[in-house]
Amino acid sequence: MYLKSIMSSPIIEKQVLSQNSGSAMNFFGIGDTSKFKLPIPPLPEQQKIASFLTAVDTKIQQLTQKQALLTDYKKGVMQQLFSQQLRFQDENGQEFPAWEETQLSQLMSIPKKMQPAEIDSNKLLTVKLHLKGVLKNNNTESLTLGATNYFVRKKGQFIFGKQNLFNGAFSIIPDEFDGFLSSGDIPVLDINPGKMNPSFFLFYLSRESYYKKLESIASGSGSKRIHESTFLGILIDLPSLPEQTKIASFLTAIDDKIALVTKQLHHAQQFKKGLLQQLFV
DNA sequence: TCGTTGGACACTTGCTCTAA
DNA sequence: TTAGAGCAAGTGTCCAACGA
Repeated sequence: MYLKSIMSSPIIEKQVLSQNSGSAMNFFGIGDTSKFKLPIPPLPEQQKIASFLTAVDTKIQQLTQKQALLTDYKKGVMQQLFSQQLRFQDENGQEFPAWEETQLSQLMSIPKKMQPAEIDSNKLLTVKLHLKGVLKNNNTESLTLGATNYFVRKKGQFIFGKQNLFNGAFSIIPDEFDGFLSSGDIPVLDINPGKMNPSFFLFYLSRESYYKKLESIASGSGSKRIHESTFLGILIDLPSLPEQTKIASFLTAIDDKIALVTKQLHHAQQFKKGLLQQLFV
């Protein structure tokens, strides 16, 4: 069946759509499709397909909204938590001790530099900007291995890009990257877990308004860098370890929820894509 | 010798312009 | 209107020179 036999110009089509919602017209999107020849299912089947796709679209819309709401919620809660407007209480309903201004050098240290016996190009790390974390570097073909010194990094270490720390290039090395390598421009620091919860520290630092300010401590006239020793001189407001743990658990739970909704949204989008392909092939 | 530094480089991403 | 080309800016290191 030629589309022009059931559709006219877009303007008329719109009128027909609004007047005859039960006609064959509401099955198609807007556009000049009169030159195409397509198989047209019977009207009841068109209605079933259209209503099913509308339901999928509604679900995608709901998940998108939910994702945005959760992201905004996390941002607001973080602002309140780290400005201490919002405080947790201990198991007995008592206030936690007051936060103390502490220098990072009391909580973290520069580890001994260990060079690998050989440089494995499949074990090089890269730290992405804007809180995208640490990843395996897959772009190593152009590297002249041996020209740059690499050092062995361990899981749980804080890793950052010296030149991009203030652009959100930092993370905690996950288990799967234990023993991987990075250059001196991507250094690591050991966190003393008896004094600071690594997840808490990552959340503390991951406020854009906070890490952007760190540009002021970068040195160098060409490429501005923040050295390990300079970074360790930073003062942070530190709660007690149990409160750090509570804050970290709470924010991690929100992150998990956001990740779940993002996954559901991706699945819904993929489902719709696959469905459209199968329906209209 | 080793750490720091300035600048170079390769690649990616995003924007603008142009031609079909 | 849209696809593709060209360009600029951003990104993530790399590398050689320099100084302690």
